[in-house]
Amino acid sequence: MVIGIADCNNFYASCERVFNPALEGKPVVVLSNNDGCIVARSNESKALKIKMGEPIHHYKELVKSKGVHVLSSNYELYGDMSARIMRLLNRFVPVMEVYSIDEAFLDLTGFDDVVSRCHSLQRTLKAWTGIPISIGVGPNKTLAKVANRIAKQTPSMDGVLYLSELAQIQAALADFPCEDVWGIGYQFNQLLKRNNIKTALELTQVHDVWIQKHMTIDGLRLVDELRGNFRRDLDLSPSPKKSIGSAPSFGEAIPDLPTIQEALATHVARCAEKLRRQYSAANLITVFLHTNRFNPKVPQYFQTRTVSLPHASSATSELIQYADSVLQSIYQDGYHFKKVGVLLSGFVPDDFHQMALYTEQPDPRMKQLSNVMDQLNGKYGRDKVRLAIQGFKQNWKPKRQLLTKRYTTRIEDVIRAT
DNA sequence: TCTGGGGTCCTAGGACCC
DNA sequence: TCTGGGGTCCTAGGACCC
Repeated sequence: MVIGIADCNNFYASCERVFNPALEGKPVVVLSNNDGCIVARSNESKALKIKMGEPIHHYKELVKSKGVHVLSSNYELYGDMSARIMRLLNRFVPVMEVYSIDEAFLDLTGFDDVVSRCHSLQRTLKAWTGIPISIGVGPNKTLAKVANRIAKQTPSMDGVLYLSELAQIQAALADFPCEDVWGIGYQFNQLLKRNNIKTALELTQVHDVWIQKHMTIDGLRLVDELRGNFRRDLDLSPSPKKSIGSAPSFGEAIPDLPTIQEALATHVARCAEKLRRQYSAANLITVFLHTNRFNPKVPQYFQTRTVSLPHASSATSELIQYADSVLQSIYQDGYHFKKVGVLLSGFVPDDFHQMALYTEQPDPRMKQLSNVMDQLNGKYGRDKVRLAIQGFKQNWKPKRQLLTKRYTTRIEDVIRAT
C-alpha cells in the first residue's frame, strides 16, 4: 500500500489569510470560542515561540511588541473551505479518507512518480483555494504521518516526503522522537521515557507483549505500522457520529438554576439539530455540571448523570425536557457553575424506533452451545474440558460471530495437546 | 483575573440474562 | 447445587486525536 496524508498548513490561520491577504507574512493567531486559548498559529507566530493551546493572556507583551494579529475563530468559514479542499483532492485521488477538518488520507497505491504527483497536487490546491498543504507518504497511515511531519520541518523538501524503502524508514525513525508519533501523547511518552525509549526506531524494537500490556491494542497497531506493516485501513465512508455533545463554558460562573437551565436548553437544541441532520435518534442523554476547576479557592462540584430515554428521540422539545429534569436532579445550591453540558448517545436510525423491532428473542446459539458443552463433557470428562477451557480462555476471546464449530475444535485441540 | 470544544477507542468489573 | 459457556448493558477511568 502507498498511503499519503495531505495536511493543510496552519489551517485556520491560512483560511483567515485567504480572506484577508494583508495578513500574509505577518504573525497570526486564531483563538478558541470565547477567545480564551490559541488554537492556530501562522509560521511567524510559531517562530515567536507562541504555543498551541495556551491562553492568549500569557502573550500580552509579545502581541503588543511584535504586532501579532489576534483573531476570533470563524468555524463556518473553515468548514466551507475544508469542504472545497476535500472535493478538490478527491478529483485527483478517488480513494481517500477525510480524517479531520484539515487532513485527508489518500490511497496512492498504483500511482507512478508519487513525489511529483504530490507536488502538483500541492500547487493545484494552492492555486485554486489559496491554502498551502504538505503531503507525507508511506506504506501506512502512521508512517505517512511521520513523513508529513518531517516534510514540514525540512524546508528543502518543499512539503512532500515519501518514505518508501525500509532503510529509509529506519533512518528517519532513528531521528524521530516518540512524542511526535501520531497516537503517542503525554502519558505514553512519559511511560516510554521511564523505560529509556526515546526514538521511534527504539520503539519498533520493543516486544509486542510489553506494548500491548502498557499501551493497549491501539499501541500495538501503531508500533507495528512504524515497523512498516499495514494495520489500519482507510475509512472511506464517513460513519454517523456515535455521540453528539455540547458544553461550552460560561464567560462567568453562574450560581442560579434558571440561567443554567436556559443555557442547557440551547445546547440541547444545537445537539438535536445535528442529530437530525444525520438521521439519528438518541436513546441516552447525559448532563454534566461543573464549577470552575481552575479556581481552587471556590468550592468544587462536579456531577454527571446519564439516563436512558423511554424511547429514542430526536425531537428538540422532548430532549430539552429530559435534559432539564436530569439537570434538576444534579443541581445543588451554593455553587458557582462554569459549565453545563449535554451529551446525546445510544443512537438508532431516526425512523427505526417507530417500528416495533424490539421484541426479545432468545439467541438460538445458546441452545447450540450448551449441547456442544454437554457432548464434550460426555466425551472427555468434565474436568478435562474445564482445564482445556482455562488454558486458552485468557488469550482467546471469541467475538460476536461465535462459531460453535471452531470453538469445539479449539477445545479438542487443547485436550489433545494436554 | 483570564485556562477550548468536540470527538474516538480501549479496559475492566459488576449485574444480569439465556 | 455447582460448574462450564456467550452475551449485553452500565459505569468509570484512561488514553488519544484535531
